[in-house]
Amino acid sequence: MAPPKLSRLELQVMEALWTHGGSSVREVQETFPEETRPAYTTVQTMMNRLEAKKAVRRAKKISNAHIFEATISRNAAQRHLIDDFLGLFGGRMQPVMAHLIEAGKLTLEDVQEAEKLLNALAEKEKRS
Amino acid sequence: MAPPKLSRLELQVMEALWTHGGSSVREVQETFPEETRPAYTTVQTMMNRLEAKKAVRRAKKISNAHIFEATISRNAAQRHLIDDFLGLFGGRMQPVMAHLIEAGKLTLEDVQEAEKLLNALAEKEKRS
DNA sequence: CGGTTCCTACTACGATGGTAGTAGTATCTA
DNA sequence: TAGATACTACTACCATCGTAGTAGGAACCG
Repeated sequence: MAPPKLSRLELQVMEALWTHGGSSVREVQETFPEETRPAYTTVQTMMNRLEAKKAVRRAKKISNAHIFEATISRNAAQRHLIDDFLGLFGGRMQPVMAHLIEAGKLTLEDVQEAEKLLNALAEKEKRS
Repeated sequence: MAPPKLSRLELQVMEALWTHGGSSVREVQETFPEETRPAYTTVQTMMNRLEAKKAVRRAKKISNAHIFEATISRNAAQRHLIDDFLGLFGGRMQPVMAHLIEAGKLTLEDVQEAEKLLNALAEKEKRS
């Protein structure tokens, strides 16, 4: 299946699950910083919606609480997100890169890291 | 003012205005490929909403048709978009770059271009 | 056992976004 | 000038998202 589209808050919930593994609603809620912590039931709603989207499932029950776990990987979700984003730019990375650099969001290390990755990939290509 | 948040379709409308300059609703509508062209009134709605968000304004009238023009720059809008996007990743570019490369969205030229830009920027820093 | 606490299921509601219809008016054209 | 056409203003509707309340049942504590 194509990973479903996840909203901002849904993503944050998933992030908690990816980082901490199977969690209860309460546990996920507590990963939010107090200042911006949504109500318990808000998180609950999110997790229900995520379940409907098949992004999480109820793995087991501890006492009377359900333990949810992610059924899609962080990688898959992020890939989807990025594609989506790129779509907004007609798939052309160049202006995006430029902005990132001007905004200082991209360091020389980032770029060199990227270059290394690209070279490694090119190597693999050649050998196959 | 901070550039307002623009939705996908709103962005596409803005794109038309940025590319073709002041345009009527009809003209904007016709920039969409036929297969995915929204109804005239859909575009009209978008342009009204953009006006409400102060992203466009009615510049003049030709015959009975309003001519709209962008009041925010493509650059400003894109910057906003990118910041938003980065927020989803907690501002960490590294996984984003990795995905882009694996998905082949980023070529060696893109990266080298970026590096050049970075170097140029670093030079300017030093001199100032 | 009985109160307090915790969790679940269900419902609600306003904002935004995509989509478009309708009615009325202005313009053009034969 | 009358019909056809184009454009505007206004309204509508449904999906998604962020946000949360409420009711009711389960569990734990003293």
